[in-house]
This record gives sequence, C-alpha cells and structure tokens, in this order.
Amino acid sequence: MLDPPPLDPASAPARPTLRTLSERTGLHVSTISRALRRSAESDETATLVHAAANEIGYRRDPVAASLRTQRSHAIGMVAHALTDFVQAIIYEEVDRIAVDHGYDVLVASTRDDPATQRQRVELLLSRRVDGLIIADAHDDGAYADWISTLGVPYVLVMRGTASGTHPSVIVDDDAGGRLVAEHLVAQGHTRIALLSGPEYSGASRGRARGFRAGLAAAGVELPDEMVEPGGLVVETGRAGMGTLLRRCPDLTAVFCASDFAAFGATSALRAAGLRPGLDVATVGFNDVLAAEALDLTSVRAPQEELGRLATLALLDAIEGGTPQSHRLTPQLIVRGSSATPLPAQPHPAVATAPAS
Amino acid sequence: MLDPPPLDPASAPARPTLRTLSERTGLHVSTISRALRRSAESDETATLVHAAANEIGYRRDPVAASLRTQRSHAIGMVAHALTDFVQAIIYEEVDRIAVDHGYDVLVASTRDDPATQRQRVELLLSRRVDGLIIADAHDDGAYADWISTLGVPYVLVMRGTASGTHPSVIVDDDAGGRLVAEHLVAQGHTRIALLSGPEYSGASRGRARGFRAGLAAAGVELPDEMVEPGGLVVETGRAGMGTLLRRCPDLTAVFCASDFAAFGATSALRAAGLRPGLDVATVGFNDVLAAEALDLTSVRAPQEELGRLATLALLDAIEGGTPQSHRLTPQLIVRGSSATPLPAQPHPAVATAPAS
DNA sequence: CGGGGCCGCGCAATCGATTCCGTGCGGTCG
DNA sequence: CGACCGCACGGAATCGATTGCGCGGCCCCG
Repeated sequence: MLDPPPLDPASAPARPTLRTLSERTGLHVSTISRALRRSAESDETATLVHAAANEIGYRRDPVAASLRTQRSHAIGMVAHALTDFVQAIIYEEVDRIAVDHGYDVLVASTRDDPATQRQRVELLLSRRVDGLIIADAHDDGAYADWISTLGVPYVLVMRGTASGTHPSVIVDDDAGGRLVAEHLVAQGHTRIALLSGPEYSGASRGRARGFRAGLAAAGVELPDEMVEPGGLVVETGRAGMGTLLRRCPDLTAVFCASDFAAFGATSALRAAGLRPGLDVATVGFNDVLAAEALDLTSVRAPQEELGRLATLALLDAIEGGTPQSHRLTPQLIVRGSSATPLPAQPHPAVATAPAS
Repeated sequence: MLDPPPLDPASAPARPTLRTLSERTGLHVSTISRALRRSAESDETATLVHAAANEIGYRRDPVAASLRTQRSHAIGMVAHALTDFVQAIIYEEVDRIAVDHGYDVLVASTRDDPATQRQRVELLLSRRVDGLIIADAHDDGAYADWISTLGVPYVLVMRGTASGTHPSVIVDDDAGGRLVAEHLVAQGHTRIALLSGPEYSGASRGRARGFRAGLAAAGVELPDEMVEPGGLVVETGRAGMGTLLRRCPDLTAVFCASDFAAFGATSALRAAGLRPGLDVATVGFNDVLAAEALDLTSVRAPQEELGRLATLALLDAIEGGTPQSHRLTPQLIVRGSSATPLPAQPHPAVATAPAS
C-alpha cells in the first residue's frame, strides 16, 4: 500500500497550534492552554489569549488532546442499520443533542451480527469515545453485559434486554402490542395473525407479548399457525405474509411488529389479489412517516424523545452521574388499513371463491 | 463542568501499548512498530512480534498514530440527513467498503444548511479524516469549491454541481426525468404536473430538466402553474400536492422528484377524495423499498453502486490516484400508481366541476 | 581474504495538548 | 514589619506511535 503524496503546503497552510500562539503572544504554551480553558472575560491574560486565538483562527486539535487526556469529547452510537428509519431518527437526534453539548458522535452499524457488534464497539473505543449509545442490543443480554464490563458509560436505546438490568431508554412495547390487540378485536376480528419481529430484539418480543396478552384478555385465540416471523424490512415482511396467506387463507387481520414488515405484507396482500385494509386489516408499529401515506394504522413511539433522553442520560453519566432509565408510552394511530369493521361474513378466500 | 471519575482500574486493565510489547519481547518499540507493519511471515522477528501481540491482545492506538502521521485511516461522509433512505443506503455501503479496506467512517449530517456544512466538515477535518465523501453538495458549487481548496481528497456522490468540475459519482437524473415524461405521455396523459425537488440539489434539478425536455419532445406543455416545489420529505410533498390540486384540479398525472414527496402526494390525493393511480397517476424517483409496497411507479437508481464507486474512487485518491467520476443510468419501474392508461374523458375534477 | 553495500536494529525526536511541580510575586494577617 | 498563603506563570514530562539517523552485522563480489 503506497503512502499518499504529501498535501500541497500552499493549499493547506500549517494549522495554528499552541506553539504558534505562544510565539505570537510571548506566553508559554502551558499558560495558553490554561487561559483558553477559562472564559475570555475572567482574566486579562485570558482576554489576550482568546483574542489572539480568534485572530489567527486557532482550533484545538482533538486528536492531540485525546492522546493526553484519554478522552475525546465524542460519543459512540451503535445501530443495527441506519437504513432503518427509526434508527436514523434516533441517530439524528443523538447527533443534534450531543453537538449542542460540545460532543461529536461517531456511528457504527452492525447488521445485528454479534461479531460485527463487538468489532465495531472496539473500534469506537479505540477512538476513545467517552460513552456509548447502543441501539442494537439483543434480548439475551450477552452483548449488553459485555458492554457493561468495558468501563465506559453507556445507555441502551430502543431495545432493552430481558433482564432489564441495564440503563435504557425504551418504549413500552408490551403496552403498544396490547393496544393493537384491543383495537382489532373491537373491529370484530377473531382470525388475527401475527407477523413477528426477530427474537433477538427485545422490542419485537415485547410487542408480540403485549399483543398475545391483549388477545388472551379478550378471549381470542392465536394458534401457532397464525404466527410467522416477519423480520424488520420490506422483503422479509412480504415473504412472511405470503406464508401466512398460504397457511391461513381465512385470516382477516394481521399485526406486523414493524412498519416495514407491514409494507411488505401490504405488497404480498395485493399480489394475492386482496385489498389491504378492506379484505385484511393491517397494523404496523413505529408510525414511520411513510405509514401515513400508505394509510397504515400503526403504533406511534416518540422516537426523537428516545434519542434525546438517551443522549442526556449518557452525557449525565459521562459527567459522573448515574444514568436514568425511561420507558415511554406509545399511542395507537388508527388509519384506513384497519378502519373498516369486519363485515358479517368473512372475505372470500384467496383465489378459490368468487368475489361476492 | 465536572470531570468524570477515573475509570475503575480493575474493570478496565491497562491497554497494552508498544511499550508493553517491548518489555515482553526485549525488543525496542521502534523495532516492534516496524515489525507489526510487515506481514507475520516475512521475517523471524515479525513472527515473534505478531505472536506476542496476539497473545496479549495488542491493538494499535489510532489516536496516537494519527497525531504522529497526521492521517487517521478514517474517511468522512457528509450527508444532508440519514433519515433520507437514499443517504442511509449510501452510508451503509460506504461503511462496508471502507471497513473492508481498513478504514473507518465518520458521518455528519447537515440538514442542507450551509453553515452546518462548513462546521461539520471542519469537525471531520479536525479528526484528521483522510478524505471526504460529500452527499449533500449544492448545485451552485460554492460548497464543493470550498471543499476542493482544503487539500483533502474528496468525491461528490448522489448530487453533483452545475459546473460538473468536481470528481463525482452520480445518477443520470436527466435521463431518469425523460423516462418518466415518455412513460406518462405514452399512457395518454397531457395534463401532467411536476412536484419538483429543492433548487439547490443538482439531482432534483436534473430530474426536472430531463422531465421538461421529455415533455417538450412529445409536444406536451408544462405551464408554470403545474409546477410546485415538493421538497424531499413526506410532509413537503403533501403540502405541494395540496397546492397543485387547488390550482389545477384537472391534472391527471404528477411526477414527484423524490419518492418521499410522492408518498406525501399520495396522502394528499387520498385526502382530496381522489384515488392515487386511478384518478391521478403518480410517479416517484429513487425506488426506495417502500415504493413497491405503495405500488408506486418510480425511477430506480443503483444506490449501493453509488456508494461503492464513490468509496473506491476516494480510496484511490487517498492512495495518490486521480478519482474517477461516474454517471450511472437509471431505470423506470412501472407499477400500479401509473399503470392505468388515461380513459377517454378526464376524471371528475375535485369538488368543483361535474363529471363531463 | 578484504571491502562495499544492504538491512534490521536501537536511539531519540516528533506530533499537539495537558498537567504536575516549583518559583516568584503580591496581598493579607498577626 | 515579617511571615505566610494563594495564584499565575514557566519548565518539563507525558500520552503512544512513527520515523530519520547512525551503527553494526551479514552477505556478496572482486
């Protein structure tokens, strides 16, 4: 591997350093370093030094400072994928809040692969991040437990662990799942399928658990053949819905543990000649922006709030505090995809009976 | 601001450094530094040093190395928003390719705000990134021109500039716009509206330009009142479509310069009592995954390819090469939202004129 | 068998900022 | 009036890795 050519010295004039300021003011570098940490008004020297710094456009070198202090004024965020709209929203909010507080954010994405998770966390640590925001925790807790041994402040966001022992900012997914069950039952549905999320996601498990609890409370059965994994993305949702339709052609409603899976399910329904929202009620989870355009009923979780609270908790922990956990309450947004109550008789089964 | 308490030394044992290895092997740190750069097999010393390094789990400190070498083995990517699905896809691909080549990726998001753009680029530079991938260039070129003076290799991706003088990996947006025009005209539409993207985005401008050219070639007029800005997100698309419908109730088709704007337009159509795809043909741009679920006709751009080529070009430039530009060809994906040819008579206008 | 050249090693300087330590000054209190 | 306290400053070490320089050993060739 060749080294790159040296940068053109004319186009990139030497960045000013403390030494530059020292020569310019006649003060020692250490004096200048200290003066810059004080506010400009606190002191005559401070005023002088700040003025000189502004004049020549001095910016302290975070790399050098990191080396000495073992801190970076940066926080790391680990996501499973930034193409997941919810993770992206959380990232944007984390970034906004962190920058407001003088911190940078380094992101890494892991595709939920355990080996990648460890590798990317180590990479963030080697960049000396002062704390971690983990948005891709797995329910079994192995990953989060490992994080907790690293000696770095951290907060889980969006997904907790089964043990519930880690500082985390999450949504009450159980409550969300229950809302959906109650809504569909109230619409007259009894043959309701579940397109579940991945088992390693505590959020997905919670949604399914709450949903089952809600159905059970209403006396509606959820036989195993009406449950199918639907993943987190459009493609897996479509595949899962296809399987469900083949196995249970008489279903009248489906709850998808993620909006993206619901998008895929919608596509599968249409491909099967069924009208989403009329023949099969569809409900998603997260209420991403496209959900409204699709007229999809969904459970709204305050995602910006997740990012905001997690960041504030982490910054607090970095300053020496104890991070506070939160569990936010979701809200059901009913739209066309589930607004039509079930008619007296069930819809015609797929490609077998003629339209009535 | 309080300093955080020192990390618990028991839970975080001192990270091994070159010194640790030096004491362990009896070799000088400089010898070890060099030996680690050779492959383990090349040399007896190299073998020994690599073995010792693996044994104690040595990881070189990129912060210290950066300070000395003024390089970081990291590249910076600037996006306008990672909540934009296309930007997120590009980021994921950049990350994948870069990590494969031993580079980290630092991201920043700017909301297309010029002041934020400069600030975030400077921040990336202060972290000593070896090169920049710019996904939020503005058409006027001021930003890109500034980037080019920084003495750091860079590549524009997704959005170029009007001047076309910067290394860039983009889609042939003009061609995409033309495809849409030809398709809608072939379906019998003559009252076609344009929901345009932001003027500062070269990609949006190209799509609109190609679209106008295609209409003109077919002899179809596009009066000014049938053009409205639609932004890049669902909300702005909905607002723009609402305005269009009020101004031109007799339109039969609309081209949205972004899928998200198209989602918003769909929602506005539905709110106006019109059936998207039947009463008003709708076409988007980018073919994001949700487009298929919405049954939305769209122009597919090879987004992963954009990220891949941009990263390879940048890495090449970092190694001293001259980055190669690319312009990729898009493809029209026809779906239900524009598959119904225009019937003989136009659809009934919105709540104003009776059906003719 | 001797000389020259190549290569790997150790030494020490370096990147830029922070921080511990000692000194000298000015002010205060006994 | 003298001793003491506090404070700002300069000096120097430090974080961990890289790299120019010089030395010594080994190999090859004459």
